[in-house]
Amino acid sequence: MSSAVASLPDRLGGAPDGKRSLRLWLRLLTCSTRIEQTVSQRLRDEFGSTLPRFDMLSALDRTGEAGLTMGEAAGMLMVSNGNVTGLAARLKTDGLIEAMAGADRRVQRVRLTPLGQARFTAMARAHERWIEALFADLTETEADDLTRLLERTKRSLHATTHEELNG
Amino acid sequence: MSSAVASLPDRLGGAPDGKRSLRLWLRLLTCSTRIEQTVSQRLRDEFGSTLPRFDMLSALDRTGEAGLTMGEAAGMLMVSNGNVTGLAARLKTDGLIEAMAGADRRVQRVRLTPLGQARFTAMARAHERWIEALFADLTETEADDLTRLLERTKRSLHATTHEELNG
DNA sequence: CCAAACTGTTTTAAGCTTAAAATATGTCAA
DNA sequence: TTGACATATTTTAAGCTTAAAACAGTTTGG
Repeated sequence: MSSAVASLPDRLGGAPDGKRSLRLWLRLLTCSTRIEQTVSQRLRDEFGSTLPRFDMLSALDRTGEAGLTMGEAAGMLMVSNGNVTGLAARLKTDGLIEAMAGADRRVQRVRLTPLGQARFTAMARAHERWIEALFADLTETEADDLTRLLERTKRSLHATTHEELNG
Repeated sequence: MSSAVASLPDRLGGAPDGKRSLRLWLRLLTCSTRIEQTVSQRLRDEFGSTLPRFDMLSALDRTGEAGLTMGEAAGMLMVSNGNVTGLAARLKTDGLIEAMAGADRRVQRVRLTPLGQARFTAMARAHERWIEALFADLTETEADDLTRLLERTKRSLHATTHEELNG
């Protein structure tokens, strides 16, 4: 194991050091991975779907009739444009989303079909229950504290993270 | 894996537990995804490697001469056995890990080569710096609180999550 | 002994993901 | 007008990931 504690800008008096941060990151990752695996498996078993598909439907559910362009969808899902192309193709094949014609012929805009809306609503209901159950052991105070600290973390990341996806 | 980036209402004063949990989960996921993307990109740019490869080398670094079986590695990395098979094959091709002979011929045990050890040490040093920088805006107290709450969360997940990977 | 059950791993088929290159369309200035 | 640049998306090649089936080696009860 490496034991280097780098010489970083130490402006903040009690900022976490390397080992502490590593430990924090590992915990964060473990929780995230566990939840994703659980949700993924249940979407598969109970709905024959996947997390990326669910995410795409979820994004489209929020924008309703107006739908989303490929680029907008990629931004919301935090994935590459190419990724969304494939995802949309599969959802179209399944009849869950449909293309919309528009003026700019470069732009590919899609929205939920009635079937897609129905399927998503059913999945979203179950999804909310699963997530609630996973966090059930936390008290309300703990959950709120955690949410607040993660918001702080998000802002910390933002300082060092403004890179783009796509090339 | 990935998951939705939802836009829930900002004020959740008397919101039901489901919405609160959903919001918590989305924050957790956003942080996790951001960090993964940042680290992944840097491993790629600066070392021509990937996160799964780094994770595998890291697991092997911890066990030293003794190495790991495919199954042990899969458990540590929280991925399927089949996944580790492919990962190990690529790392072998790169000369970073090597097979070890053993009594039970079903078991495939691997360990770092000197080259693999050297490469991992270099990556680990950089990795630790990156992670430290990403969390740099948190105070020591905040980082400790967050770590503790994530540990509590992990235990909460454990109550509802004892499913197996692999079939 | 030896067949059945068990254990560890690999293979397979499908989907997800990305970066980079390619394609298609739109805009704008000379 | 038109050619250069800009924008939106798709394609491509490679790698990651999983579940399920297949394979290989070990153990065990008769």
